[in-house]
Amino acid sequence: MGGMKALSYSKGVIVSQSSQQITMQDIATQSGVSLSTVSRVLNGSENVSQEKQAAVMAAVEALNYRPNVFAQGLARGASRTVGVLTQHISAPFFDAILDGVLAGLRGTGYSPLFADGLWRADREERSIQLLLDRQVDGLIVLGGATSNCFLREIAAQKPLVLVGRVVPELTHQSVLFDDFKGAYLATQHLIELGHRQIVHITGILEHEDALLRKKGYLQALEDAGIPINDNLILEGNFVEQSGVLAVEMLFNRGQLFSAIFAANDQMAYGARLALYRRGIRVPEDVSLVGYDDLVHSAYTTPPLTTIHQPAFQMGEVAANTILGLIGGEQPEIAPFKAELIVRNSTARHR
Amino acid sequence: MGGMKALSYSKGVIVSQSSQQITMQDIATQSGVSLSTVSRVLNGSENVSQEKQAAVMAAVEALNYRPNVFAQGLARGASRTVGVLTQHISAPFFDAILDGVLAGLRGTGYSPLFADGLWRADREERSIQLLLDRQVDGLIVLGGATSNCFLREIAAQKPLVLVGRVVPELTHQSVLFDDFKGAYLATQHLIELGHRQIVHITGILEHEDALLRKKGYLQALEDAGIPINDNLILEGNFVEQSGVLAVEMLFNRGQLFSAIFAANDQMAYGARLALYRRGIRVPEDVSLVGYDDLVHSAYTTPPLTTIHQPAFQMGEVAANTILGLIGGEQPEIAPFKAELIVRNSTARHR
DNA sequence: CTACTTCTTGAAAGCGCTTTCACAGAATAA
DNA sequence: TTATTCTGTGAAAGCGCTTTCAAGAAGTAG
Repeated sequence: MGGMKALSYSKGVIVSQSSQQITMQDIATQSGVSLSTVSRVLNGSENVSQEKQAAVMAAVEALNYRPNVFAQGLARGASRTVGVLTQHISAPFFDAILDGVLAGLRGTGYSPLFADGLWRADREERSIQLLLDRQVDGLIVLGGATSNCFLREIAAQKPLVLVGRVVPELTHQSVLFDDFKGAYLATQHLIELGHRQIVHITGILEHEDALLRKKGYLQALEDAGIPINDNLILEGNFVEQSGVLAVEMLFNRGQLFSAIFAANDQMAYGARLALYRRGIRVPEDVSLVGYDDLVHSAYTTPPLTTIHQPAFQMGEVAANTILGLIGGEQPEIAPFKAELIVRNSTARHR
Repeated sequence: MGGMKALSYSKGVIVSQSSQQITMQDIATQSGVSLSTVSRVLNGSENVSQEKQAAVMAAVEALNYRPNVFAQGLARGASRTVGVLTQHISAPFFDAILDGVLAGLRGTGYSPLFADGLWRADREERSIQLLLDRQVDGLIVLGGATSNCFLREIAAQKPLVLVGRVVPELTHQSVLFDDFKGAYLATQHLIELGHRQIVHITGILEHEDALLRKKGYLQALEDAGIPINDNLILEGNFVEQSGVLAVEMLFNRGQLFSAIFAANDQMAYGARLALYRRGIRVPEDVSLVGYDDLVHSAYTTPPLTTIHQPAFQMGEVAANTILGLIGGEQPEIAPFKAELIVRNSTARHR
């Protein structure tokens, strides 16, 4: 029996033509064993005789049986799914992390479920709720604006891994950047090149990372004995346009400067454009440093000096950690360090 | 009854503390009606008296009941989920489309499920199978390398929308770019500026879009009476590095040219870098045109002349179409047209 | 040869929800 | 008044799978 469900073969993938799904019962009758035995060989959960095992596998093959994940999920109470909250599906840096997460999940039997938060606490919480509703077995949250309190509660009921987000009680399950150190390195690099009037275009200062980068910048100046000039610090919002605005502002004010450290590459691109429009050369007239080392930064003119963070690996680590957490292990996350990538947008101050 | 499941309230979102899920049965007993009645009010499927309706809603509220999607999916045979196959989670242009898809799905009760194909037929088919296994109600496929035959089979059993991918029988359910026209426009633009030696860096020529763009380029030349020079046509692979390689190649061969049309922006960036390294100015010495109008292209130095495609809207349309298809409607997709965006990377030939 | 494990197996009880069925009671028609 | 149609409702039967339980077969020990 069971042969009444029409099949068609194509490139090795067999597709059931009738929308009628093939169930375990079908393969049970087809191979002459009980439902439970089929389940056992499929899950390798218990001993099953060689012959029956073979019979079942043959039937599975022949009928191209595919388990119904809903039924499995319902029966098991687990979904083999991990929720991933990103902020914006096309935010370059986060995408690189996502890539790593995908890679880390590949072949583990777990699939990712995405949702985006758009950096807004309410949307983020709604998205997380949505993921939870879909019975994810664990949750990876990239950055974001939700309250620590909310995240703590989530962590209390589900395996949770945070990426680039500091929540005091949850640091052991967080993949962290060293934003302070990175910004320090960037600024220090400019100082070593002889720059004194160093502009900093910050990120959105409500975000922890933007704040830390600013602190790194300030600390580097202080350590070099360079007085802080508030006129050189402009608040941006992490997207290109705010970089051009910042530079425009500087010119409008008649502010002198010889170098710019932008809190991310995208704003550095914007700054670059504003300088270009004014006919100011990089790095001859002004040195420029970004942050994130987006793929694109190696191809700007000139290629951008920036701070590299191993986004892909961080994603992988996040994936591995969440799997470990789901499996009941204690997480153990080695810290990632920021690294200065010197390209051609910085030069000695003349 | 039902009150024994501990709850905690936080910012309006109520989170069950015990991992014990609250089920419909809980709210049924809590509100003193039967399971079926609860289902009815939750789904609004049949008439229920005002009082019971209120009682149920109150209980739902009080216990913060959240339906179990697996149980729902199993019982309904539908998942309220649409699968989205993209090629690479961090491919800029596809991401913009994804963004549109997300926006189109938002608030419809349907959630997206992503998978990536990495432009390889085998991975793509595996990913599609994975989405199918997860019982998606419909499928949106962005580009890709799977056989037409495979896609036709999928279309036969599930609602399917193709984006940027031509399959003869399925054009009515495809969101299409006009690659030919776009490339024609780009090339024509260069010709009008007086260029004659126009390089074309193609995409991967196994891809339909790359082929069409090349055809558009050729046609524009032909229409202008400019002889085709095969030495000016180099095959790239859609990523930055292939753009630099192409230009390097040109120089190594001592090939003369005054303009470059790259089959996408990323390769144009690469070409730009190679020119920069040689000290060749854009657009004074060489004009450069890309394709896709990535966000970034407005911020390159100089800002890149390119072909714009309304990626976001296309994503939205794809989402709406798949929802319509799931609802049994006949799809009706208006064609999108490519548009030339003239920025500063092109100038009159001297 | 009996008594006690150990294997292998099928039956059956859920998992949480939707939906059909049947049945009161109310409303309408005759 | 009686016959007929609605309406609102609960019981119960699945959806396809996992897992517990119990039992027969088989192996080991005394």
